[in-house]
Amino acid sequence: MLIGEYTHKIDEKGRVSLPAKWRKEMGNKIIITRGLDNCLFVFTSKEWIKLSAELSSSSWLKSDTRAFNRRIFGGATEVEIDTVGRMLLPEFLKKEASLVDMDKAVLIGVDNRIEVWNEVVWSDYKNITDKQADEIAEKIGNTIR
Amino acid sequence: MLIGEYTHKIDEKGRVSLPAKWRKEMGNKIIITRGLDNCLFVFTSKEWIKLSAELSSSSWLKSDTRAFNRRIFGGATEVEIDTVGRMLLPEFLKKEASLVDMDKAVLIGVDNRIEVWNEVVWSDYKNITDKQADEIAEKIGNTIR
DNA sequence: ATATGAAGTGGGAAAAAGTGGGATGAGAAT
DNA sequence: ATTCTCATCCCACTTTTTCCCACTTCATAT
Repeated sequence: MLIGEYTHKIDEKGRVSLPAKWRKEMGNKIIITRGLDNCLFVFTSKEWIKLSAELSSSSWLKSDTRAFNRRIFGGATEVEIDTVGRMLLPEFLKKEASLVDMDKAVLIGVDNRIEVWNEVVWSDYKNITDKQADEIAEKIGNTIR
Repeated sequence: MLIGEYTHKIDEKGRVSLPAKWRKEMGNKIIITRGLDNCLFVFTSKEWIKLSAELSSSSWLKSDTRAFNRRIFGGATEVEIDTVGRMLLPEFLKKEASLVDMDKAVLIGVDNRIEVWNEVVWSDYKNITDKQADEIAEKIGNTIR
């Protein structure tokens, strides 16, 4: 399970260290794709296969699924982890997550995926959702335990 | 069951001693997460597994659950208890609970979890809720027993 | 009152994680 | 064919984290 929050450097070559704690779980080939809410999603090959199976089960006859699948599949890239545990963010994906010219990225472990965020976008997002956290917690509190 | 209130030092490395009375129950691997009301929650691995299972079954396509899962998973860390019974608070979690630059933390045992509070925030919280305790009891009394 | 032990605190050395940058080789352009 | 550019691989340095040992303080019992 991927959990935690880390702020790592994006070096001049676009490389970002994976937190050591996640390396074993991620293996040495990962899939990076466009995420939701202006971040990138990073999956293990295994999780990606599961996810893409779910997505491809929805009908391409619906324009919504077409758009969504184009986003996810079209944005996906397979990336190798180098010998010291870094992934290379492709330029076009950096654009998707407002990471161009940034020298830092925030990495969030969310269960079965890693999310990559622009530092400012992430802290804004947290501020907004923090205010809603109690409400959401109350809502969810009605359904779990 | 975890009960009681303790004030312990946060040393320069971010370490906090667990009260000896709780050590057996907590085991030597715990999960620390962002809690509610500006404190941290500390769970045993067992409790965490129950909690995270509930959450990971929710859909990543809904923005509410995305936000909540980011909060809980992203705000969580597995921490080992060292040989003398201390846990290490990660910097990013100290920020979440207003514990940066504090040299003390208040530890509260609440049934199945430990809560970690900033001293001042905790005493303010107590003051406010003390006054409301009667009303809150009435309200809760409507739903339990 | 003193001794004994457990709990809590402090800090140094070794190991691991994170970062920077150069060498090598493939492919493109001239 | 030669040169140039870019990406990949590899090595080295720096910082952070982890592990271990030692000291202090508090409580209990003799």
